[in-house]
Amino acid sequence: MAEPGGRRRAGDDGRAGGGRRRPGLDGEQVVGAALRIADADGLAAVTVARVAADLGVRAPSLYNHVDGLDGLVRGIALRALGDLEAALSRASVGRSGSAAVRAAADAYRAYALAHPGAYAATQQARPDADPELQAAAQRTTEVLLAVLRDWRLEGDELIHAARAVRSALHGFVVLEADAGFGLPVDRDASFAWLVTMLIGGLDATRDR
Amino acid sequence: MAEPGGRRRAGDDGRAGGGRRRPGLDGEQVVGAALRIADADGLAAVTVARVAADLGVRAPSLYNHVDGLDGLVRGIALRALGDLEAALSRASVGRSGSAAVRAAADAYRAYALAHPGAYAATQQARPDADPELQAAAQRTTEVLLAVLRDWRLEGDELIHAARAVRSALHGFVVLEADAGFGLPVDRDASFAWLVTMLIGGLDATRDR
DNA sequence: CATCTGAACTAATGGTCGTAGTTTAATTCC
DNA sequence: GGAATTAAACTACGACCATTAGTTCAGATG
Repeated sequence: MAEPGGRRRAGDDGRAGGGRRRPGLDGEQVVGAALRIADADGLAAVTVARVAADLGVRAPSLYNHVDGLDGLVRGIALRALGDLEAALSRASVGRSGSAAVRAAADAYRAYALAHPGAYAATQQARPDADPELQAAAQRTTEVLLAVLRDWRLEGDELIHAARAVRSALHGFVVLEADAGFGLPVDRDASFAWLVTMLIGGLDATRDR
Repeated sequence: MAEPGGRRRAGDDGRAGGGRRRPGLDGEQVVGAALRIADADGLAAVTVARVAADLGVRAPSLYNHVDGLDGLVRGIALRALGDLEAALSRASVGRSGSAAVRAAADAYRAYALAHPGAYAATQQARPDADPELQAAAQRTTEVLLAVLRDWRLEGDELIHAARAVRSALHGFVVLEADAGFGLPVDRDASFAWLVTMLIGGLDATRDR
């Protein structure tokens, strides 16, 4: 088997009549396959070989669409940040004050639980010298800043508060994903408590 | 070069007069070398080959002392958790209330900043079916529980509070280590703000 | 139909972890 | 002191992995 030069059909389901010159793979599909693997089997299961196999293609072929393994996790992270931003926006629109914080926090955790591999990719991808990744992270952060509007914080204090909220949410979902909470105590209740504490802390800074 | 069977002296500096049967390596030294590499060049730089090279030994030799790469990061995590617990205890002893929380939080962050690779190992090591690792994590958690004593929380509420504090601290130091804070705002001040928020949140639950 | 672009291929390199089997040094026992 | 035992380090391999170089051919363009 494996005739030399044997051409495989690798993307002939739908969208074959577009303006593209060839019906094969593209970067979107490759990153999509990697994202599915990451969420199903963990980010560590995302290898060039595995993604290629899932797409019915040899490993080197992926380099035509994606910049190696780093490009793969970068692509996952980019998509994850976009989806997370959208989820946060959806949850917080039309709400204000503590209700907005609560809704955004729940959406944040829900995304991380539903897409553990994608969320992990946002940690692993290095934003140094990657403006696109930085911008995506910035957009996500700005949703959190907007959620804090009612506390009327200004300048650095707003940044401090946003960092605090993000740290708390990030820490919780990471510990939860890594099975870091040993005791058999309801995690939903712990998360609600965390959010209540954050809101209490924000209120405390207001009437200080 | 590299005569077959050439014996290397690999641990003849100091402590050669102990009761050990052989002056070669032992698990402590191997994990110690791995820990140094992790803190200096990142946890990803910890490979069996690299640790062996640093010890002046061939890679397979390490398997006499440590259970492969997983054993290496497990060993690092174990030592990190012990050191972290000690640092937290040292910082919080003799203090109470918000002063104790502040001191413990500062010690937590200081450890993570001083030992980024070791701290990362505590995330990567999987505690499933590893009672020793679970116990070490539990001991660290108990210091945090003790720090919260003055808030007189009971039962699940104490667990919720401890998880919240740990999540916040963990999230902050992870984001800080991954260069996750984009904007040029003083990180020390942000951390102090986070701790103030946590204390405010704890107080809010007391007079609720 | 001829040309050309580029997507996928084969082949090869160098890195990783881990195992099997061997050699030999150090210790212990007689 | 010499023999037996223990175990630490070795060489040699195998199975992956990512990545690069060079080749082939399918499909679109003129």
